Amino acid sequence: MTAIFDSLSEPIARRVTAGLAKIALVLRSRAWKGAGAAGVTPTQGQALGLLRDAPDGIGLRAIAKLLGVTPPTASDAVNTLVAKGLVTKAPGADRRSINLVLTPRGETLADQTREWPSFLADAVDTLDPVEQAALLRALVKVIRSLQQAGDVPLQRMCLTCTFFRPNVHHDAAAPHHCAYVDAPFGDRHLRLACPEHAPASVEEQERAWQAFAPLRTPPGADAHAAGRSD
Amino acid sequence: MTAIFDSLSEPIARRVTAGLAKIALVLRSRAWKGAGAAGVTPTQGQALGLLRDAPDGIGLRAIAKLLGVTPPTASDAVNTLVAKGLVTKAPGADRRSINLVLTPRGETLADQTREWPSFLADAVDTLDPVEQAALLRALVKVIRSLQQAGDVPLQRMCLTCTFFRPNVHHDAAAPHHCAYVDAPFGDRHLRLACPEHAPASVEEQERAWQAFAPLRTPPGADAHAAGRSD
DNA sequence: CCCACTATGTTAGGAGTCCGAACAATGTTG
DNA sequence: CAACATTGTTCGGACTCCTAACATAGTGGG
Repeated sequence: MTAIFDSLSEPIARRVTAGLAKIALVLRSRAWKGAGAAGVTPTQGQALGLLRDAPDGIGLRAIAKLLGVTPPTASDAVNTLVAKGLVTKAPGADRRSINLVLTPRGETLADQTREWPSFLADAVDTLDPVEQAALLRALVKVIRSLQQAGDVPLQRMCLTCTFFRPNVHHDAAAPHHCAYVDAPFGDRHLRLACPEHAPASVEEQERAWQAFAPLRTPPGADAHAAGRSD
Repeated sequence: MTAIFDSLSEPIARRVTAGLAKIALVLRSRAWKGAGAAGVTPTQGQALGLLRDAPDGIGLRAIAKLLGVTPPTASDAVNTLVAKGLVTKAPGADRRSINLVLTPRGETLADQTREWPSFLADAVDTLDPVEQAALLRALVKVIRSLQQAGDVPLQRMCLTCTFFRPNVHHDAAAPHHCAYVDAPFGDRHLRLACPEHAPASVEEQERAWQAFAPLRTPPGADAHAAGRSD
C-alpha cells in the first residue's frame, strides 16, 4: 500500500545516512566557529578531549587511530598543542614511545571544548525520552556494526564490555544489568565511553549481542511493529 | 530504581551527541580515504553532490551556506573544481553572480562521491526496519530542531513542506499523507531532501509539527513504550 | 542623477589539516 | 646478529578554513 513510496524513494538506509551526514556537517562547521574563541582547532580540540578521558596519557599512535587520521597528521596536531603549552610529551614505557598528558591549562581548555557540541545536545533534548532512548539504542547498534566492519576502533561501550548482561530483567524500563556496579539499567543508560569498561571476549560479545539485538516488543505491540516494517 | 545510573551517567542527550560525533568522525575520515582515489577532497566532493541535486546550478553563496563554510572557502573549493574541469562558472542572472554547473565529467564523479558513505548505509541496514524508522524519525526531529535554532539552513524535508499531512490516516504503517503525489506514507518514508519540496508557511509548519511530534503508540504498545522510558 | 547601502564574489595572508614517502631509532624474533 | 616490526618524526604538497580588505554590481532615497 505504500509501495509507491518504497519504489520512488531512496532506500531508508540512504536517507538515514544522509541525515547523519548533515549532522556531521554541522558539527564540523560549529567546531570551526568555536575554534577561534578557544584558540584551538577542531582536531586539536578533539585530541584534548581524548586525553581528558585518558588520565594516564596515551601514545601518538593511539591518538591517531582514535582521531581517524594518519600518524603524521596526529603528530602535527600534538606538536601544535605542545607549542601552545596544553600538552606535554612524557617518555613512555618504551624509549621510542611517548606519553601525552594534559597540562593544567590543557585540562581547563579540554573541559571547554567539551561544550562545543552542546547545541546538538540541546536539539536532542527536545525529543521525547522514549525517542531519545530509541535513538541511543540505534546509534549503539550502528556503531557496533561499524566496529565489526573495522571502520572504527574499539569503543568502550556496554555491548563489548564483560560486565554487560543484556535483557536479564523483566522490568521493561531496566532490562539490562551491569555486573560492575551490580545494578539494572535500561536502553537510555547505555554508554559509549564507560570508564569502567573491560573488553569482553569475542564469544561473550557475540552472546551479549544475540541477547541485546532483538527488539523486545510485548505481544500487544507486535502486530504494530510487523505492520510498520516492509 | 535506576536512579544510580541517572545520577552517575552523563545526561542521555550528551551520550547521544557523543555517538553522533563519533559517526561524524568516521564520515570525515572515510571521505579523506576516498578522496585520493577520486581525485577530489571531501569538501569538493560534497560540493559536487550539492550541484548534482541542483541541475539548474546555484550561486557561490548558496554553496557556502549549504557546506557550512564561509564564501572564501567555498570560492577556493569551487575554483579547484573548475581547474579540474568538473564544474563551470556560467554567468548568473546578475552580472555579479555566477551560476555553477557540473560538467559531464563532474556529473560522473558526483555519482561516485555519492558512494562514499555507503559503508555507513551498510551499518544502518543491519538494523531492524522498525528501528530504522525510529532512527530516521528521530534524526528528522533533531534536524528540525537545529533548523529552528538557525544552526542549519532550510532543509527540503517533509516537516517543512506544504504538501505534508502528518497523522491523518489510521493505518499505523502509513499515517501520513503527501498531497503532492496524493498518497499515504509512514515514518520510514520521511524525506530529508525531496525534489518536490515546497516550503510551507510558518503557521503551516507549526501545525504540521504539532500533529507530527507526539509519539503515536497504539493502545497495546502504550504501556510498553511508557515503561521503556525512565 | 548621485550618494549611501547592500549583495555577490574575489584576493591576500596565515594557521592548520590532511596525505604519502622517506627516515631515524628502538624493540622483537628467528 | 640479521631481518623484521613498531613508534614517532620530517618533508613536500594540496587543500581547508578563517578574517580582513577589495572590487563590482544592483537598490533606494534625496
